[in-house]
Amino acid sequence: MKSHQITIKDIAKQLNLSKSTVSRALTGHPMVKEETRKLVLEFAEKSDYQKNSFAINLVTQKSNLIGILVPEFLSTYFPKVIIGAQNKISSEGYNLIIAQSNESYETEVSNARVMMANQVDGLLVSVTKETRNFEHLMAFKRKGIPIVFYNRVCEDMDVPKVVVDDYDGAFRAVEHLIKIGKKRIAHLAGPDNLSISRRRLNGYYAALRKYNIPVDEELIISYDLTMEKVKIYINHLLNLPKPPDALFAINDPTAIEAMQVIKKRGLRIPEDIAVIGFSNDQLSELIEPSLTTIAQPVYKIGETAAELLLNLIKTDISLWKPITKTMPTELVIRKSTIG
Amino acid sequence: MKSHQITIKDIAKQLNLSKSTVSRALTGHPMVKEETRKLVLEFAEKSDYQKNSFAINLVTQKSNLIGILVPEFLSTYFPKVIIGAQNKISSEGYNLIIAQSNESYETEVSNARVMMANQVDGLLVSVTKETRNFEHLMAFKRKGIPIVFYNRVCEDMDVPKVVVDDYDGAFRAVEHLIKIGKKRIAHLAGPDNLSISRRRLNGYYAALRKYNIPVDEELIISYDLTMEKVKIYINHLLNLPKPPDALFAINDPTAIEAMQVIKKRGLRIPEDIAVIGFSNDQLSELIEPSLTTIAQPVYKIGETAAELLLNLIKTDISLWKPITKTMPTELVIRKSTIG
DNA sequence: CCATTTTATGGGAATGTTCCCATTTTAATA
DNA sequence: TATTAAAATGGGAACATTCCCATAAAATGG
Repeated sequence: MKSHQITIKDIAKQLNLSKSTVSRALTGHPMVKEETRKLVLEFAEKSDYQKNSFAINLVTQKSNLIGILVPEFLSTYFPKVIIGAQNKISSEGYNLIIAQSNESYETEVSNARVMMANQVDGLLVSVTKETRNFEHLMAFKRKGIPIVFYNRVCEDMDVPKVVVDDYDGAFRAVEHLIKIGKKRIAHLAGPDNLSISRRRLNGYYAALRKYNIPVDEELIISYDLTMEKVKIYINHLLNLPKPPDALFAINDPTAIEAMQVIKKRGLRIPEDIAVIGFSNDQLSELIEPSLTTIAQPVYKIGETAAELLLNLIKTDISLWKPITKTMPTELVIRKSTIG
Repeated sequence: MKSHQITIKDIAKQLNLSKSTVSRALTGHPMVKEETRKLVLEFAEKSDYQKNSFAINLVTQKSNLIGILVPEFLSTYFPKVIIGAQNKISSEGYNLIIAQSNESYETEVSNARVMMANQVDGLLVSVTKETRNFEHLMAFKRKGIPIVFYNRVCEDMDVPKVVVDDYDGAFRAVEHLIKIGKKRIAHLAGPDNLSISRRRLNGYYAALRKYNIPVDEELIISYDLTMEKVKIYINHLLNLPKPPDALFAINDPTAIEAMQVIKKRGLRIPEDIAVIGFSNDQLSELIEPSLTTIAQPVYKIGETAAELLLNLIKTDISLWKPITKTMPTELVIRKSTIG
């Protein structure tokens, strides 16, 4: 179906050289006469020679491909991580293959297989909210293919991780709510198999403790991050005999969805109930009122994860160290807490 | 660095078979005794055999990889297209590699090279807003690698394309504005190297013509889709002696940005100026007031493009037909036009 | 029970590179 | 000028698979 591609052998024949020499010229090996190199390079250019990566991969046992597993695509979060990672990676001559699992564990497993089959040289992973079993990822480590987790990590695996300081971010979010005079602060938390949920919840507890505000478990709801549920839980909270006067949501989409419900009930934000999110999605400054949130250095996370991975790729497996990089967060105050 | 992978040869030796037979058993060739097949499959499973795609690719001259070039990642549009394409493609055993160019022509060219180097079996393309030269894409066609354009297409290339009915969508958008009583309808248009800009502009003209509204060229501004410019142009429009009473924006981000400016000037939407966008981004129903817009079947676009591409891959090059699929749009009426 | 067909297996070329180990050419040194 | 070192090139194995052709084994038919 495809037309014949010109090969190193063809060039060699034409120029009366051996394929070894041509290969050397093409790959920039020092042991080639300048004259010969020029000849080969010119001919390659002229004849539109394209290296056959299949053959190169086969002999070098490398794909120059790095895989990235993302749980979803529709918030701006993961695309930004990808851009960050891509920048780092491409500057080192690697390419990125992206697979998104749409928050489905099964799809994630299948995507991991695809990455394995394509023999990626390394893998960046953020798991789905459903993922509780990590066998499909351990397989990579066993095979000597390095993995780096970012954002949603598996704490039990001994591999490098890039996370933000969720605990601290949550702490400062809640502290901010307390400082503006709120007393009954609800928390719409994430599923507790995700470590970010747990860390953010702990930050919430810590802030309450520091300011001597009693914890009311009634105000803490863990949910599975599906938007349909938010409405139910927020209504539940607002229907309590003593409803909350503030809400700290696990992430921005949750906060935004919550705000829709709150507004529909005719409550004022932030006077009746202040709202704070997490991540600083693009949306958060466009909605009305704009959303106070905890910003993360999202591009930087992608870059850092990629950097760690590239290091592993270059390092012998016996020297791999499971470093965890924790990135700082920033409180971005907007109208949803300060009217 | 990596531990030794078990190969077909290893299996053959262990089971006292030839590699031909093992290969046949593994690939499901009919000419293998059931007993032998079972033996091989079991052994492969047990020994955690992984096929070496490099070798397979080399001999079959196929990568099973499909590339997709996207100009950006941060609106929900392209991620949705990708999801649509991925669904179609993976169901046929292909994998997707994604490259985003951040609206940079140079990056697009470089990404195209990467795709070529990775020997994708086909390419889905939506060009950047800067792209005027298509040489980097023609190269694929010359090599016999099929291309399908989606959304932002090159009209001069004889390859299949998937577009939406921009003309019709724009027509209905403007018609809607006219029907709610607007007379001075501005159009913030896209750069005229993009055919979607031209088609949408033509739809705008046609609607005005149909309802006998004189065209005022002062109200039509083409711009390069960088958000910083929107502010300038909207302010310019609003400062006109006879300012517009409605705005049809080339896309939702533009419309949303425009609305920020309009609101800041204390004008009411839609009473003083109605606004309509294009694409039905997720944002458009979350902002205040919610944005009337033209919805596109985005997932479907990705699916359709992928389907066309898969067909080309299976078809001899001599039979390739440059079909253009035009998808319908839908007017979604929200608060920014009907208060 | 032998000839013939069908079914199952083996051998080996081919895919396009890289890279090691010769070998040849050129340059440097005595 | 002969000797040695350095630089440049060539030959061929190796990478893991597929697939064609040949051969062997089993089944079928008269």
